Amino acid sequence: MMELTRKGEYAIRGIVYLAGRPIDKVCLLSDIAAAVDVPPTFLAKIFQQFSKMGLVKSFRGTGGGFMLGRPPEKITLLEVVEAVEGPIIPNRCVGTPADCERSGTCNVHPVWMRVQEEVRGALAGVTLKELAAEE
Amino acid sequence: MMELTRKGEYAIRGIVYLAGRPIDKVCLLSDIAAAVDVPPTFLAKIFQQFSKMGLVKSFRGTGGGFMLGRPPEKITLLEVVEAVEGPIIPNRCVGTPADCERSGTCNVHPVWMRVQEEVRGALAGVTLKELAAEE
DNA sequence: CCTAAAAAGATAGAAAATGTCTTTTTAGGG
DNA sequence: CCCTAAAAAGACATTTTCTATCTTTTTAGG
Repeated sequence: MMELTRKGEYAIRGIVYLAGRPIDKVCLLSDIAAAVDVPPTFLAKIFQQFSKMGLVKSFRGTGGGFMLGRPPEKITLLEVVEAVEGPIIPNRCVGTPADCERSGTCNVHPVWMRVQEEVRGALAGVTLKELAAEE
Repeated sequence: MMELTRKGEYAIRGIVYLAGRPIDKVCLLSDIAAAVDVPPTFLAKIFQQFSKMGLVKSFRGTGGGFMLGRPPEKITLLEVVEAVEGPIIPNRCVGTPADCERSGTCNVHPVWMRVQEEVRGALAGVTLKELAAEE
């Protein structure tokens, strides 16, 4: 339960790798894919999502590629994960309270709220800078 | 991401309902299913898993049905969820470290460990007694 | 223009989720 | 010893999600 998909894992690998590269140079998608061992076409989709969220900047055409959209200390793991997996929702009723007919009397609801907070907190507390750090 | 499946939700509904019934009486599966609005055949599978884990006791034949396997204050939400969804594993590498080739140097690994702890803790802190309480 | 690279969209196979149906086992009661 | 009630077990079917891949289009440099 609660398992990250391949997509999420690839996304993290890819952007952490990018965060470990010289910050002012564009990286070829094909190079990133090779370095982190992810199918290039799949990683392309992932980086397109990153680009839409502003986590990376993309440049098309000759000499194009990708750069981080912000300094790595300003990007959290939570943002990365949610960019490709969608919001962290341990149970339907947490996302759309209307779904939870029982929400008035449901004793489980607050537990899921709590879980959501804990997970988001843990992921929001880590930045790409920390993740990319060697040592 | 990290969403409980229908199965997990049905499981909780079913066993919480059972925890709210007189503790020494067997409940018909069909009654539980009707009360919590879950397909009876699906709930049957779920309760079979509960039974294997000892969370409920089952009785076959005429007059048969289900009872809680332990007092409701001795059964946690974590047990219920893990009984039907499997262990709480935010990422592959947390479950089987061997899967994580990078585990030696991976800075993400400890984050997933932390997430796992937080989630398990939150769910382990709630019992069926609390969930079944009216009001 | 020609080439390099990302963006966008269509497609496709595999796996998981969500049930359903049938048959089997167990137990009680006449 | 049968008959019926109920859960257990296993096979099957449908839908959705995941995990990609392939093709075409757009953008930009030289």
